[in-house]
This record gives sequence, C-alpha cells and structure tokens, in this order.
Amino acid sequence: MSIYDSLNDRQKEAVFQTEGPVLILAGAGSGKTRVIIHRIAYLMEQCNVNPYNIMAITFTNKAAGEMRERVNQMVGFGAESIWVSTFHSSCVRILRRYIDRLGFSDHFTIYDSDDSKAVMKEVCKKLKIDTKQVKEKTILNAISAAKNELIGPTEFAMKAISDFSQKRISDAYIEYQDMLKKSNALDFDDLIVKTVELFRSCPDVLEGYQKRFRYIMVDEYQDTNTAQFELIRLLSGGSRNLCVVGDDDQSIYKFRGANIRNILDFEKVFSDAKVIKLEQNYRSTQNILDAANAVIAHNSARKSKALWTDAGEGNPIHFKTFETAKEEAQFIVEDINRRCRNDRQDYGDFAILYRTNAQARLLEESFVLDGTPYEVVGGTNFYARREIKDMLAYLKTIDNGMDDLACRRIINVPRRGIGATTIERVQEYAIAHGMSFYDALLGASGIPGLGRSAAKLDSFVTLIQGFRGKMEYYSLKELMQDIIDMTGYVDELRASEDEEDEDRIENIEELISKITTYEESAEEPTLNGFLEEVALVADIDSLKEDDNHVVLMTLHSAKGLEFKNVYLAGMEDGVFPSYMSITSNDPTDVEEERRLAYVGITRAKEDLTLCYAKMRMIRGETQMNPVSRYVREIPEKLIDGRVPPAGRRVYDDDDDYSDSYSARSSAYGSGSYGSSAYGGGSSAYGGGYEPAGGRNLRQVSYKSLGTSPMQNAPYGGSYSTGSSGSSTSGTGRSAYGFRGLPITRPQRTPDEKKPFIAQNAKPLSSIQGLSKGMPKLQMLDSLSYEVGDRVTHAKFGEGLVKEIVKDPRDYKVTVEFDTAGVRVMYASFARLEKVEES
DNA sequence: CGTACTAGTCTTTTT
DNA sequence: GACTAGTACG
Repeated sequence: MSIYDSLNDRQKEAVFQTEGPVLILAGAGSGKTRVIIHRIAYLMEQCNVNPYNIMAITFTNKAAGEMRERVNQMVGFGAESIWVSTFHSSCVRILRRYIDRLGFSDHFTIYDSDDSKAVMKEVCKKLKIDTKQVKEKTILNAISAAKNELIGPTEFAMKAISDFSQKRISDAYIEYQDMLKKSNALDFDDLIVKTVELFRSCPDVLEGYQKRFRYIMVDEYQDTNTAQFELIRLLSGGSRNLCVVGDDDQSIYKFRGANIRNILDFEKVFSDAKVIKLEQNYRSTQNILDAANAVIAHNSARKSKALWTDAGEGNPIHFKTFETAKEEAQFIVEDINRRCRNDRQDYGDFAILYRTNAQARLLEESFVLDGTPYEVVGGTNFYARREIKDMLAYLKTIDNGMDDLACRRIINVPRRGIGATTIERVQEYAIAHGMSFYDALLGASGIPGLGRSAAKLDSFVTLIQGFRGKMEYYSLKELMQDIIDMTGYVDELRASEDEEDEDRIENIEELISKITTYEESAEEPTLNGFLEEVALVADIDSLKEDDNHVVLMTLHSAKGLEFKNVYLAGMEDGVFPSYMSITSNDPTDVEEERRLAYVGITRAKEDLTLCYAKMRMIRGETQMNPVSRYVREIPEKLIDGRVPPAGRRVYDDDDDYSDSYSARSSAYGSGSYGSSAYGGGSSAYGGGYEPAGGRNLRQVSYKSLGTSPMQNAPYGGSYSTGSSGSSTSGTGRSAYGFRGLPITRPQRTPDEKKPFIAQNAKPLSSIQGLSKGMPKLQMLDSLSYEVGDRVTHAKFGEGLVKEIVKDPRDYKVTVEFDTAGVRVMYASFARLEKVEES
C-alpha cells in the first residue's frame, strides 16, 4: 500500500513521468494539486531527488502556501528546502541577490500600480504629453503589454518609428524606465522582465540557478505570459525537466498578458513533451459538469476534453429571475439562511461569485441588514488605502533613500507647512544635480530660493535620520510605533470629526499587527523584506477558509477554489459577458469570458444557482439587460427555472416596461443570438447590436444625472424637499427612491470589532457613504409634460414622451429620443423639460 | 499655504 | 454612484 494507490491511472502517469517536458492538462476539479504534491513526494522518496533541486511556481501566495503545507504533511522531513513560491516573489528573491549586475541597488522598491501611475504622470508632464488626450493608464497599459512580451524600450522605439502615437508611448516608455531606475524602483512587470534580462546577460547566474532547479513545476500554466514563459524556459534549459500543469479552458488573464498559446503550443516548443489529460472530476455533480461542458463547448480554440464524474446527477441547476439587482441580493441572503436552517448547511459552505467588484456592494448591504456573516474578498486593496500608503511611504523613505515618490508623498504629511512650490524647487535642484530627492533635502540649506522653508525641510530630514538611527536597535513594530508617535499622524486622525478617520486609525492598527505577524513568522525579518511582502500580496491571499461565513468575490478570484454551494450573480449580457467584450470587435473577448463562466460553474460541488436581474444600476445608470448568453448555453433539461429566450425578455403582464422593451427588442431580435453566431465569426455580433447606434445595450435605461441632484439646482418647484438629515436611521421606508436604502451604520461596541467584515473588505462607512450625496426626499407634485409631448434632456437631446407610469414614489417616463434611442427614466432624476411648440 | 468645492472620469477582471 | 484631480478662494 503506497500513497500513490489513491491516484487514478492518469494521475499516476503524471506523477511518475518525472523526466523531460510534461504538459498536464488538468480539467477543473481533476485533482491537479494532488498530482503536484504527489509528484514532489515521488521525486524525493522514489527518485532520491534532493528537495533543494525542486521548484514549484504558482501565481498567488495562497496557492504557494497551501502547496508548501501539503507537501510538508506528506513528506515531512526536507520539504522546507523546496523552493515553492510565486513568479513574482521568486524573481524578487533572485533580483535581491544579483540586481547589482543590472545597475540597481539591492534595496530596490517595488512600485504598485498607483505608484506607476504617479511616475507616469510626471513623465507626461516632462514630455509635455497632454493627459487629457492620452491617459496615463493607457500609456501604462501599452508599456505593460510590451513588457509582458519582453519588448524593451529600444525595440519598442524601433517599431514605433513611423507611428506618431506609438512614438509618443515609446518616448514615455524610455522616460518611465529612466525614472524608475533613478528611484531604484521596479514595477510589477519589471520583476519578471529584469530577471529574464539578468539571465540573458549573465550566463553564470543563469547556470547557477539551472543547476539548482533540476525539477521545475508550474501551476496554472495557462495564465503565464510570454515573459514568464521565457523565464521558465531559461531556468529549465539545463535539465529540461519542466512540468507544467494547466487548463486552457480556465485561461482568464489575457488582460494581464497571459498568452494562451503557451499552453496550446507547448508541444510545438517542446517536441518531445509528454501530454497527459486529467478528465475525471472529483469535485462536482454530473449536472454541474454537464452545464460547464455545454458552455465551454461554444469556444473554438481549445484542446478538446470533457469532464466526467461518477458522483451522480445531483441537484438541477437553479435559475432565478429578479426585477432588480436588489431583489437578487435579498434573495441570495434569504436563500442561504433558509438552507442553513433547513438544509443543515453552514455559512462557510456558500460562495457568491460575480463579474465585477462593484456588484459586491449591493450584496454586502443585504448581508449587513440581515446580519448574516460574510466576507468580501478583494475590492480595494488594504495596502492601497491612503493612510496605509502614507505609513508605507515612511518606511520606504527610511529603507530606500532613492525612492523619490515615497519621500515626496510624506514630506508634508501630516502638514508641516511645506508646500508645492518648495517641493518643486527641491525637485528641480535634485534633477539638476543628478541626485535623489531625499539627498537634495539633506543639503537643503544650499538650495537657493527656499527662504524660511529650508528650516522645515531640515527638521523633516532630522526626523527621518532619527528613524534610520533607531532602526539599529528597534524592532519593526517599534519603528512603526515611533513613526506614528513622532509624526503625530494618528493624533491628527483622532482629533478629526470625520467618521471615516476612525476607520483609518483601525487600519493603521491593523498594519501594526501585520508587521508584528511578519516579524514573528519571517526567518529573518527586515524592513525591506516586509515592504516586499506587502507589495506582492494578492486579495485572495488573506482568505481564511475555516471561518464560518459566506464568501463574496469576483469570478477571477475564485479560480482554484471550490465551494459546496455557489451563486453566480448578475448573469446578464452586458454584465457577464461584459459590455466591453460584447461590443469589442475581437470575438475572442467573449470566449475569454466564457472561460470565466466555466470557471464559475465548476467552482460548485453540489449546488449551483444562477441569478438574473432585469434591472441593475451600473455606474449610476440603471440598465436593463437580457439574460446572459452563458445561461442560455446550458441545456434546459439541467435547469429548474424558466430561462427567457434569446433576444426577448419575459415580463409579467402588468409590467410597466413591456412596451418600452418591445420598442427596442428588434435590436436584439435580428438573429445575432442564433446558433450560427458563434461559428460564424466576428461579424455575427456586430449585426445584432449595430442598427440602433452603438449604445444599444443601454438603450433602455434610467439615468440619474449628477452626483447630487439637490445641488444641481432647479427642479422647477415640482419637488418638495424633505428635511431629514443624512444621519437618519434608515430602517426601511425608502426616502431615496429606487436607488436602495441607505444603511445605518451599526453601533459598534468596543469589544465587538467588525464581526463580519474582513480586514481587506471595504469598511461599512463606505457603504453608508452611499447616502452622502443623495437627495433627501423627493416627491413629485406634477409633471410639466405628458404623453405625446416633445421633451428635452440634458444629455440625450430631444425626444418624444411615449409613456408615463406612476409608481409609489415617482413617475417612470419612457422617452424615444431622436438620437439616443428609447429610454425609461425616473422623472425626478431625469431633468426633462417640455419643448414648447411654436 | 491650506481648504472646500466642483467637474470630470470611470470599471471589467489582478500579480 | 464614487472617486480623483484640479481649481478657486480664504
């Protein structure tokens, strides 16, 4: 009896094939991680491979941590010397040691996307690029895409020679890299790129690592980009013992540069590659797998495989239709509670997955109101919060005096009376003398034109130098505490009236405890090491699975996880697949999202519920979208709810919208959803959406204008304004119309510390923030127009009023605009004015 | 120099 | 609706 007996034949084959290039095509839930773990154990126990010679690469710290833990459990002795880590941290580890060969110092800073944006902003300023014409982010995206393809500034420049806008990006690219270098900083992409650069330019370094890593395994291989591929190709160049594990059907990171060809062409690059398919699924019921298989079958470029299980049919897939997204959210919470009561389920057995982070908000509100325990994964990164970035900037300034960005961020935070002009002067001086910003500060008295400010700069420098001196004998925690005390940062927050600042203090406390945890767990804790760890955390890393609460996250974050019961929220064309990919002229965009749907469906072990809301507010605009094509791709016999047919929606007889909908249904109805659409290629979508003028998906939409209608002034007396303040307890009755109720912040007692909110979740206050800019109360007396009148709208121009329906709070007005199509809007939000006939 | 307000932009998805 | 950068004003 050996540990390998529990594997099926295919899995055994994958485990025992230790030499040469191996591609393991592992379908969802096919025990891929098990295979990797067993393979490592097999290498160590049966092949006498020194664990020191084994490398396993993953994409997230969470995956790396789990892998390490499971290997530890299985082989025990020796597992700690296996190199298990993410692409990014592997590269950092290598670069810390050898980056001097590339002219950087080993204390380099890692810039996150905010930092990159700040640098790019400066680049644009310097190059006189109008950021209104070309956004920083656009340039950064182009640079990132180039880096992912290992195209350096020089090569980029040569390609860009004839194209004006490319030339501009090329110039920015060069300048951007220059600035990073001056700050001794690398961005995310650089971590990979510079490592490849290092290996290419220093054969001795590469050879050292090739000798060390004789067996390399790469998890989630379908997510690798060209640079990452090159990295592992180089690393495995000596032994050629490269085993990659992935599923082309789960490739969902194209936007991040993932190159699906890496997996599809693996056998071409490594002609002697052994390919092993794992198709038996140990996770889900047959119904769930059938649904997943049916959906993914609509994609063209894929390696054929079909998941199967011997687990039995299981429950049908539930499909639910709701009037609004709010009802969807309420249903999900109620359904989960019902099943916890009647069905012996635990909260921890449930996950809600959605396409965009913004969808979490409404769900979160329902959970809060209901008191159901939950956790939101992702959204705003904890480390991206202002107060945390401030604290980190102090640490960075202390750690790396060349990090100009960090230094400038905190030089006047908290306020020290150092203004923009002074900073500008110092910066100019630093550039002129080829020194870093901080070095310029050190000699501030010698900088001309600073006047009285020089003294303030001096005391800032003294402060930082003081911290640097204390580092000698302080722990990191003490250092952080000292920074807080000496700068008075928290004192200032404490003095503030703003409720949000309370959360900020809590976040800083949270940071301190993270520092403490780091110091306790790291082998050799250093300031630099902490900053590095912080720079490379992913949202999903912090998810603890043993807590008993419902988990909410994006479909992307859910990859690699599994849950007993899964709800997929927002199954609407325009949400999922997103509006962007539907209107994109690249048909593979919709396929990419179909893979995301496949990922979502296959997360469920026993029960899957698909939710569709007829109406949903996105970016302050209420959209009405048809049911997601991915739902319709699931055979009806697997589903227990009625799915509206293609191009039409089913409404109740008394539904107010049926007219307005039929007015536009022709836009959808022209056959673009027909079965031929997928096989037929790219033009199929265009035909269906184009006729009504490009924005069709949002044709029928409520539009609320402005952030605060109350301030936007004249409603022409047809509204009476309520007097309730913004802190009214929102127990139910809607004062805010259809936008949803404001949520009262639960009173927090000292010992009750945010019971349901994860550290990285948005604070409750941000939900409550919803109510901040809201109109207090809006009652309508009468309208100045009626059906048949011509009206004008601030944004959509003139149109004809087709219908007016009164509901409890407001009038819904359907207008057929001359250019903007048919829209339904609430009268109190749309400032419609009658056009007087002459 | 600091604050308060306003206008503009945005959203897929993330290491 | 939410956030942010920019600007006008004290």
